[in-house]
Amino acid sequence: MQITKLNTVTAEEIVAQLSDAVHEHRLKPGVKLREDEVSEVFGVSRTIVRQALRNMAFGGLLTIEKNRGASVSKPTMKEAHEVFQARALLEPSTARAAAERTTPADIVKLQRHIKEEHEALDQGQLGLALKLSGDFHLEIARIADQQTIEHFLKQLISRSSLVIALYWKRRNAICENNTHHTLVEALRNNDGSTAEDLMTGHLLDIYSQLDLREHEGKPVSLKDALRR
Amino acid sequence: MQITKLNTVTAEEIVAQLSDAVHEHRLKPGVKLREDEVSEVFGVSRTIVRQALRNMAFGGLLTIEKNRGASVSKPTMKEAHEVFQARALLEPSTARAAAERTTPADIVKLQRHIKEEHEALDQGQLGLALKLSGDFHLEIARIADQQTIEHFLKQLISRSSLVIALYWKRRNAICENNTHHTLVEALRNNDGSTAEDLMTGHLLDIYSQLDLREHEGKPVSLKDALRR
DNA sequence: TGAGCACGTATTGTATACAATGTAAAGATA
DNA sequence: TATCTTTACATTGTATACAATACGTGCTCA
Repeated sequence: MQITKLNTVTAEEIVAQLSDAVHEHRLKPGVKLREDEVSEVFGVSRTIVRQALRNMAFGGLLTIEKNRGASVSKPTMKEAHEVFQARALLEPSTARAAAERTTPADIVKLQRHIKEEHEALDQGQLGLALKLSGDFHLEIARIADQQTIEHFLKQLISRSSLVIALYWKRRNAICENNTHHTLVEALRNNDGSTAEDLMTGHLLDIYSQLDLREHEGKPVSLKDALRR
Repeated sequence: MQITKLNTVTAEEIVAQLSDAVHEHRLKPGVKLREDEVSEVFGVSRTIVRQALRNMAFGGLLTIEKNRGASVSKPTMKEAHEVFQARALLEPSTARAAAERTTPADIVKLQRHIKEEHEALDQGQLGLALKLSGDFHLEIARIADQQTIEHFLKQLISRSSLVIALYWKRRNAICENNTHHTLVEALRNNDGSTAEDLMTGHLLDIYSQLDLREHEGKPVSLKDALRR
């Protein structure tokens, strides 16, 4: 007789699944997440759901307003700038450090990552490709053996995904990109200096593909807009 | 008739008070925080306390072990290194950015900070001085108008406080230090380059005062220790 | 005496009930 | 008709009850 394992879903699993959904743009910025809706989907009480939502809010992926619940964050342009400025400070040095510690096993892992990313792109799964691209960056922090920075980077990459969802210029354009590949080559050669430069350029590349010009602010009120 | 305001303590207030206590070394690394103990102190239910503790755990100040509760984190030496490496990446550039935006009002605020810090030192309140010193660094991130980096820095400075509690070399030595003062001068002159250099040196200074040499690991068991 | 076990207590984990708040629709008034 | 108010409902906030787990104490048995 087989004992059916009562699969109690943990808060962490909910965080993981919801985070993936946001990363892959299945959940778009602004979408509301009601507690009992989520609790019904995962089959746990609101207690657990609330834990999960609050954890995600801490990382910036969700925004919780008192008495009004949680929704996927909508970073402002200022936040978008800040996210990429922070990444520009953290990631190049991390890539350098990673290069000095990269093992052949790491290379295999990274190349598998790139392969999956290309496959996702070929199949038109832009969201999945985007998520895998983020994971690639995280993998480098892991190779660098910098858990603290990895923790921050996880949050920054999450928020980058939101920024891209909101401000990406050419939504439907195929964004084939070889930078990840050349980056892996630098890592394979334990060439920290090149890895650092490539990462700097890569981040600038992404950044430049965002539409972060100041729009004119929405009119404060209809009355003001029609005045004169 | 005066209406007594029912002062419902929020999770945020608990976080603030407990965080301060940790920063000032009134709560030392390893100290256990039982939920009903905390809930009794603050007069709220465990629900709120749990929120607070989990938030603090996310920032690294507390460590929560499943079914075993929360305690003040005890960063390992590796984590200690990582914290200061991350600060070395973030803070110098932030100081430079701050210098380019510093206003006279900011200078007043920073100098008041330094004054309070010295007063605390004079009165032997080492813990308070340490907390104020951390706030000084945060203030610079605020001046730089970098909320994202400020958010990370808040966590890093928290953890620095734990690192100092564990690995500070000269516990009883008076650590009078003029760096903060010269840093303010650079900010006043909007001299970003100098501010950046001073911050780099300042962080190295603190770092060098930590005892982060590898100790010999504690024996795994008494039996192993006595073997042979 | 000391190792291992059993049991009672202390503490955390989870679900649920109820309170507080926000939201939207229907009705009242000018 | 447009605006304001009222009211019912939907949703989140908090406390509490109960379940699960860990911990310490005293016991048994070699």
